[in-house]
Amino acid sequence: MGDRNHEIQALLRELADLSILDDQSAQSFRARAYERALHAIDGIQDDLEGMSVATLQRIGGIGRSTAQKIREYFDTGAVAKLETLRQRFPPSVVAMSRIPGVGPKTLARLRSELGIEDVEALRDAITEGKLQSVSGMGAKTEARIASAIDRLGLKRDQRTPIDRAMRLAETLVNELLALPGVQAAVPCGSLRRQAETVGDLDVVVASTEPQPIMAWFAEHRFAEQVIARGDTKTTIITRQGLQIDLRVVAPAHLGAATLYFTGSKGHNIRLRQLAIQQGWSLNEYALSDATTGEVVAAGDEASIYRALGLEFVPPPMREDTGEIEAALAGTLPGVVSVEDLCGDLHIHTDRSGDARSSLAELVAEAVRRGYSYLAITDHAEDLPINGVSRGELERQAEEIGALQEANPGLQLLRGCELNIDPDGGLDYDPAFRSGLDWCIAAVHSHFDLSQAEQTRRLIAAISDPAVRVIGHLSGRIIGERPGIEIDLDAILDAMVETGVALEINSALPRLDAAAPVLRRAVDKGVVFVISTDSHHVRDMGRNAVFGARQAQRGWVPREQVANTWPRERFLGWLHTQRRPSGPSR
DNA sequence: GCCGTTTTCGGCCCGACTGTTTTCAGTCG
Repeated sequence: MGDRNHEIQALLRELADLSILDDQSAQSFRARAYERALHAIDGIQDDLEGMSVATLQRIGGIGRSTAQKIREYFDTGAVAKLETLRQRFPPSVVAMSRIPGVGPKTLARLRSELGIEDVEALRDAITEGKLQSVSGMGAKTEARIASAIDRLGLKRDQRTPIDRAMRLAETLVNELLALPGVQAAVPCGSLRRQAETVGDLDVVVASTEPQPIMAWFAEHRFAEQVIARGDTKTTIITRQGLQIDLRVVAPAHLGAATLYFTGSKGHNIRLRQLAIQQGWSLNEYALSDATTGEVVAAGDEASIYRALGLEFVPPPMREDTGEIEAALAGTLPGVVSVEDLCGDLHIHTDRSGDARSSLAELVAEAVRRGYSYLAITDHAEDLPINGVSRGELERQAEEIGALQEANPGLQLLRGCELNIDPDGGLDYDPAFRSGLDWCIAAVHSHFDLSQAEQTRRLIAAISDPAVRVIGHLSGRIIGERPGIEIDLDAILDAMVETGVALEINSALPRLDAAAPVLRRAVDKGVVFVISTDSHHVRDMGRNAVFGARQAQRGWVPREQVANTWPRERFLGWLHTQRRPSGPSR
């Protein structure tokens, strides 16, 4: 997608936000129309800049008015409507609107009745007790806003990387499941959709006795502050500033509740619109008849999708990026589930300096999981501290041989994770690495080269005949390190040409390649592998789940994932992988 | 602002929690 399309999306985002303030309603239909248009552009590959008003209008969700604004922006560099809104809502006022508890109506009254135009003035007015003079605003409201302003100073609006949020959610869910009367506890929201970062945590609990659970949660050690405390819903904020919503529903409503709280918001709205077309209504309790109230479906998500005439949509795909249309048409890709995985192709033994489990433990876990193949891929020698020498790999080969004899049902592959140096060079020497069964090549250093240099470097690695797969393509660490800049199409084309696979790295700090990259790679016909990059035996099972979800998020068809193939097919592919077209040099 | 096997006008997803309100508006997700 052209960079200028992103400019239009930013412009529509601002139009939507300011329209909410202007219309004094979060339900502003104008704002929602801008948001829909913004979303529609996600699916557009071509540059909007070259499109006429008429062409733009053919995009669903973009009408005459928005089409003209887009054209106006490209032709004049500005949009008059937006400039007017910016005049009316200068940055200091927009900042005030971001205070939790200050909605569009409160904002308007603060301005019109007290003349407050920025956060500082609001703070002063609270100190002087002026807010209570506004009708409808009392002491509690004043205190709430004061507390919210204090929290703003702590940068509470930062999103939490999925790795940290998931650990927190797992802890909480385990504790909840141990409580009496809790029949299920499901982390929902963007965490369940496996977004890279989450704004807050939504946990749904099935129980007929909500009161003790609410009381337990409000007193939880994670609760730095209790924001809301109701009969079935309690909201806390942790010391790190993460908001957690806990919602208790009756077990019979669990499906509707998890569907509702998993979102995304856009996906839910589409589902409810489909429900209305049937004369039904969908809420967090049930899909039911709008007039009689008779329940159509409620207990599990699958039955609700079925009733609405849709294929089941896995949570990671629920982003309103075409999945509703595909599910209606029955053309969703047959995606991977964790049970489909027949092997793991990226694991580290304790020979790697940063890993902890022995080869024997990892092999035993692979057997326990029923895998048909397993690649042993320690770090190669050029990686400082963590890398493994040629001699160590040779000693490991003997151990692998012995374990192979003892476990004939599991095909062991001798491999390693090669480092791609800035010029595209790789560890060891060509003959040695070509003697291995399975070489991953991945970037572990020099993250700040230019796009051209990174692209050249990767394509050089892809062209090496020993390389079977590119590991964690971007090298990103979510929330810590951005990925490298690459010419994605050029790299994917090289992978298709050589038969080199693209790894879906399942470790939560990475989730690499990212979902949009995967969708692009699917279209190109790239072969994928889902790998756990385990550094401890317990990662093998845990990460595999995340890897399958990441593949779902990227709409990757099962058929295109090599490690869903049974042993004979996989090994056959391995033998011919680099032969049809061969390396390009 | 968008849209149309009911519609070119009149709709546009749904409910919990809070506070101040004596019956509901505002905010949030």
